[in-house]
Amino acid sequence: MRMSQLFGKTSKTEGADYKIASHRLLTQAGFIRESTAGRYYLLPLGLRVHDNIIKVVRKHMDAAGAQELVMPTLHPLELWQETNRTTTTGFELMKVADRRGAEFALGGTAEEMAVDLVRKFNISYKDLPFNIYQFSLKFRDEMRARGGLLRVREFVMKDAYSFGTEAQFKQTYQQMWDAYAAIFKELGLNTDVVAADNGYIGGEYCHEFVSESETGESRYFIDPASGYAAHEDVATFQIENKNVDEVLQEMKPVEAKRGTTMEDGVKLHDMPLWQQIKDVLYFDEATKRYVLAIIRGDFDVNETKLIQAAKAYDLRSATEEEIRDDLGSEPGFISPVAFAKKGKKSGHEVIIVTDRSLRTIRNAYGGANKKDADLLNINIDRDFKPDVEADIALAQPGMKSPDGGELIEKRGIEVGNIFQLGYHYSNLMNGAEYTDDSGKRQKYYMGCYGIGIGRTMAAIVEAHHDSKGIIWPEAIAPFKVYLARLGDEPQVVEAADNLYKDLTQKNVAVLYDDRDERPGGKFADADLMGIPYRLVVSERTISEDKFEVKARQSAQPQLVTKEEVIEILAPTSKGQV
RNA sequence: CGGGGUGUGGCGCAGUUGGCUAGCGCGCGGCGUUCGGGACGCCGAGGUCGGAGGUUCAAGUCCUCUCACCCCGACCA
Repeated sequence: MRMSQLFGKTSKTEGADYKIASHRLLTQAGFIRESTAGRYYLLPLGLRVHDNIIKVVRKHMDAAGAQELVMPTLHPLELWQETNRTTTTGFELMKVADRRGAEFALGGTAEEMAVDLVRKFNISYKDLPFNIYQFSLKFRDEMRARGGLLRVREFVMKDAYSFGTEAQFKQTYQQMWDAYAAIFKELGLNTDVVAADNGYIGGEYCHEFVSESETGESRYFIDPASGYAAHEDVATFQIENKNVDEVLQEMKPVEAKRGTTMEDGVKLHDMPLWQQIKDVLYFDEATKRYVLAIIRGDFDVNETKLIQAAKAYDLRSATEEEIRDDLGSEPGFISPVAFAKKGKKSGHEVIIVTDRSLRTIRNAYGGANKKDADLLNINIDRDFKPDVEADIALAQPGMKSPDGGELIEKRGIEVGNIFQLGYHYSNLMNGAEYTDDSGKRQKYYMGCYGIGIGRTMAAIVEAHHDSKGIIWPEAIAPFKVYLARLGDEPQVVEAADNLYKDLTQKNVAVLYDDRDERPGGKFADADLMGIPYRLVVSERTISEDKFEVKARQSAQPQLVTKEEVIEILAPTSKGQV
């Protein structure tokens, strides 16, 4: 490609709104351009990188036995209704109607479509397992797009869906895990694989592939000693027993003129924070129930875990009015002891979820559902009974991992995800069945696997750049070589043109800078665009009948002959004729 | 959706308490001198001041509404 003809320009000035390195660099170097928030033009340079990433992903997916296909972008809305996802997705579903009024969802993920496709065939156990995937534009009406390509409203995702038996699934999941590890390694990303929450996708477990980065939105914990890694949503930790040997004391009400914070309680009673009971009241809009979370005072509630434990969907904090008028308690003085079973006015049911940490303390203290009144010596089972007992605590840095090491907090960009779906979709969708070896109909055991291509591109830039610009790993660079022609003397032009032709004929992707620019500008652009190798042709080099080569990251250029250039950039492997 | 902020040529900005043909730097076009880490001179093109309505003799500047975008939070590949 001749740079004089390349559409898209580099820019010397930085956009003021670009807070994130990848956003700024990709824009400045002419790879992307914003349309509106969260929607981007991929310019020729950007598309080349995007395509290269797709090639790497495809190679490893195919090697893992997955098969590529393409699904429609407009999904019949009935399919989403079949799985109740018109209301429960984490992202806003975008809808369109055709001229007859038939409604479609703009695809944001395609589990229903995959199942619908598969059930159109007569599948036998002999066909299992199989894994189908596509690269396609996904639409998500994100509440807030941000960070350039990191979080957008339209993006290409590789999404794969596996179908098989429960017994087969373990291997499929592992194959995808391994394929992902190989993909991100080839793309130059070091990823941590962390256990995470399935969220609206459904299923029981999943893993995120996270590229460590300060700009990332995922918070997770690792135990370097054991390799334990889990997203903050699901991270668990060991809890030490406190005063479990203490004799149970009689519960007694006391006056408590205090503020409403945990600290106020600690001060008033002069007792440790851990012995206080923390009560947090939520309301689930989906099931119209109150959820009272009870936890040891030195821990915080993890809402994701709470949602799982309470089988809730859409938790919000209860309002002061609800606490007082509907449930007859008092903000800051809530207690599980004799807590209302139902809202007086609303009739909404209350369920009490206690954290396992309550088993590590005795004779706890806390509110009494009345203003300025506390209870001492509260004990689980004797004084109140939980409806659900679970781990609903939020992990914090420094806590003890399940394997005994210390939890270290990290931040990263979630570039890929693998989900176990189990029977989630085959239970919800009719006919998601195959015929087993005894002729009986059986439900599919499924998984799904996503990689955001554009986000991966941004993550690579986040991981590979310096003060001058991007440093693309060779596997995905838009061009392998940047060829600068300095000067326009006929012999320089001829030498540069010839080198460009020769390399191109050997299938080396060359960006030939034939512009009438000064050397400084050309070098700055080459660095900004991050092309792995830089070649220079000038009077100085051709006077010695040589060319200058420099890798993007090395400081020292080398003067070499044309044969050496070709050997470096288009090596002929031994044995090849 | 909640909180904070910004909208003036492609990019970065200035524009005082309302006042004349709306400026500056970069970039862009032409000519000339230059040419190994973003040169210089001269000439030139390019702006419904986000949009609508209002106040006023007069609005980029004041008022109302609205839209877009950015940052922080709830959500994700």
